[in-house]
Amino acid sequence: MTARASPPATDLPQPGDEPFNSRIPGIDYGVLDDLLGYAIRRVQIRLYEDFLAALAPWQITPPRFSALVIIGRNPGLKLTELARIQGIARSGAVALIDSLAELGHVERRPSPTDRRALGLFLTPSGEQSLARITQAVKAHDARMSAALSAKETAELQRLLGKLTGPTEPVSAVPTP
Amino acid sequence: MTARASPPATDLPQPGDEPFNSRIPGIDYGVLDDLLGYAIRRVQIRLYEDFLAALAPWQITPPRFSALVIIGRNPGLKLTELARIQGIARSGAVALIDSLAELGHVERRPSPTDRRALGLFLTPSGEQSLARITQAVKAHDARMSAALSAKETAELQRLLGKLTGPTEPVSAVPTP
DNA sequence: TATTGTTATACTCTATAACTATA
DNA sequence: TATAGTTATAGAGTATAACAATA
Repeated sequence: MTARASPPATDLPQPGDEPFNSRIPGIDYGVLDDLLGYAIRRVQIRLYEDFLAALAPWQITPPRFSALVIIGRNPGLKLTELARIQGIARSGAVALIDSLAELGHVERRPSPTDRRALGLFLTPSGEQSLARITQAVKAHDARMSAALSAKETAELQRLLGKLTGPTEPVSAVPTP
Repeated sequence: MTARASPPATDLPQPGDEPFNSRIPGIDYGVLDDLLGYAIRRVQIRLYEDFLAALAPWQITPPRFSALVIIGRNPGLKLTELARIQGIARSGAVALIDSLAELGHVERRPSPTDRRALGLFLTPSGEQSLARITQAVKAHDARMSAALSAKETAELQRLLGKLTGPTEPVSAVPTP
């Protein structure tokens, strides 16, 4: 067998990769620069990348973290309820809970009132891990909004909150 | 073959489904309510859902729309450059351009200076379609921010813009 | 030796649909 | 007849890795 003289010609993203640049110099983004949706997407990509990097030691992804917090604050939650809260199918919630159970953070206990159902609970070690994980997530979140003053951060939260209120669905869709 | 007496017992999301409710009454979201990341995610889910519904007649998704706008404003762009701008692998860009070419919106032309490369261009009908598609996207975007005044929308754009500036990467990752 | 577009392949995430045991 | 959890399966979307043509 021959020793390889040079590293293989890999594709774009490398392990220790630089973060995604959502504003390449020299590129005209046109109307995208005016759309709220694209601004949100730019922020979301950056948040997601940093979250994964910061929480990698715990093997925690955003949906896993959300599930842990929600189970912790609403013990005994049914899997179907968790799926509805997270906006995913029940089959996806099963996989999510499976992964958190393998990590030792969550356990299923039979419901005392409904023999079909299971209640979801944090394990004792899951509670402890969640405390540390939450600290890491808070540090990540603070780092992401470091460019904003406390007042600006509060204002941003207020404006984003107004956007998630109930709105009318798409009424009349024009035909192409 | 027997006629089916009742509709099949389908799972959660139905065709004419109600939009995802990111704040279920009676559920304690704990620290999630304080995190910028979760606020962004709530908004992003709503934006994505409405975008898909509003643009379905054109079979346009967010990445397809971004690609159309960027190609339209930067004609002759190479596929590798588009991939870098969108933050996706080159293989993904090939599939993206394939779909836009099938829709008749984009064409590949050989580069006059580099016989390996292709320049990406909107077709004449692609230009016309993009004009109408852009109107639909703008209407969607305006509907999403209808709860905000013009002043608030501008402030939101300003604050989001500050969040996408360059930041230091994750420096020292704590061990679990 | 590196780059461009492409293809092959796999992995993740999501969904739909069916199954079982209960209600 | 409907619901809770599960499983099987398939479709997007993403990635890595290799390839031929060209630089």
